[in-house]
Amino acid sequence: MARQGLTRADIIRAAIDMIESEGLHSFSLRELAGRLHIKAASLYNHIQSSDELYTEIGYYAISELKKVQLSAIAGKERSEAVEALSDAYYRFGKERPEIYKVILSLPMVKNDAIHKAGFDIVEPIMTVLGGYRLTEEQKMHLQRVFRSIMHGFISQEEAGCFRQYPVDVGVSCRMAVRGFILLIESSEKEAEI
Amino acid sequence: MARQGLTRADIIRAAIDMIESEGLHSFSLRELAGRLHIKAASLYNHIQSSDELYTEIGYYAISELKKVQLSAIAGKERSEAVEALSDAYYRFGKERPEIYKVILSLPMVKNDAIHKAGFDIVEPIMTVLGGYRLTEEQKMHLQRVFRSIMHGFISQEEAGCFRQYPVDVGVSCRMAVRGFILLIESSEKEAEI
DNA sequence: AAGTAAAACTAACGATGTTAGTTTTATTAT
DNA sequence: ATAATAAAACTAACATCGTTAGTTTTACTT
Repeated sequence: MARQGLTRADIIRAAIDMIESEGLHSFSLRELAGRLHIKAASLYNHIQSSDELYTEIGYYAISELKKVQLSAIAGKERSEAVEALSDAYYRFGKERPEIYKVILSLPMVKNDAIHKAGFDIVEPIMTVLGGYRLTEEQKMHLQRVFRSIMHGFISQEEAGCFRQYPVDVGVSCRMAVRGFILLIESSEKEAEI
Repeated sequence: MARQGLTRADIIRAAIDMIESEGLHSFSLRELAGRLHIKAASLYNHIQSSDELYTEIGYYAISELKKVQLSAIAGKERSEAVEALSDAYYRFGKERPEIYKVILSLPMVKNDAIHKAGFDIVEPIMTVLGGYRLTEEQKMHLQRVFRSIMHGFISQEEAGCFRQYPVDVGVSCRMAVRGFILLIESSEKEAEI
């Protein structure tokens, strides 16, 4: 096979495309290699393991999620920002479910740069919470509450766990966000004391 | 190998034990067979596929989760019941993370008896919500909100997504439940109109 | 004691991630 | 222009995985 100057970035990009179009579940290094007209073993000239590849894709997914979140809250404040943020989050999960899944499969236990990615995940919601009069500790907790609600909705709807009743999941999610806003406002009052 | 009268239930039980002690990730039919002093191919005398086995384990997990939830809310009402329910849910996820994971991997798309399992998941929280003056539609939405919060907390903590800040996750979760109770009470007032 | 059906077996297939060792190619240095 | 080097591809193989086909053994029933 004639050398084609394949780069590490090309491989990651191709992997992302494959996962988005054909699903994380059915993704394999051999298929990826086939797509690039290469043998699977040749991939190891560019990556060290499949874990490393998934980690790289996870970084991409996190940065994409952060991007849509930041653009959603631009110029907005307080409850309006919270609603825009959750809308963007929910849409991301619905529109790019396979890429979203990679984020969770990220081995957070690991080392170094994963720390930065962790704060990329947190930054948008922490920015919004910065618009409220809250203590630092309140913000740390509330940020988790927000992410739990959003992730809970996305992953369970994707898994088919919300099929029992015929009511719209988007409506349920907006109701959850309303509850979250109530909680923020209630926390704000506590902080004032 | 002398026949040992191995039954389907024995196999499921052994699989559950293995998954709980050594993790869902490293589980395999060959190891399971080894544990039972059997060749992997012999498992197929009792089960049709690994999918079927996972489904069976999923049923078990759902029934266990339902059990601890029902016993937690026994004799309790309204906010006290909500808190007891979330406590039991959270503890289940923390104490039996591997079994909990199987629930989500359940292919809800599938047919028949999965429907019953779906309602087993929903029953405890719907019972608690029955103690509030809510419309049926409100209950359908609120049940999803509750499950999203709980699943969001359990799965993200398990995945290591909550390591950014050194505050206790249990506290964050109880705060989320407080927000959920605020939401129920606010919905109750809307329903009265 | 003979027959039957369940429960085990052996052997193999195709797919997966991965490693070791080899050849080719493009670029760089002489 | 030619020789050296390092990168990028290759082939071949390994262990593991779920799974199937066909065979033997065992225990119970008649």
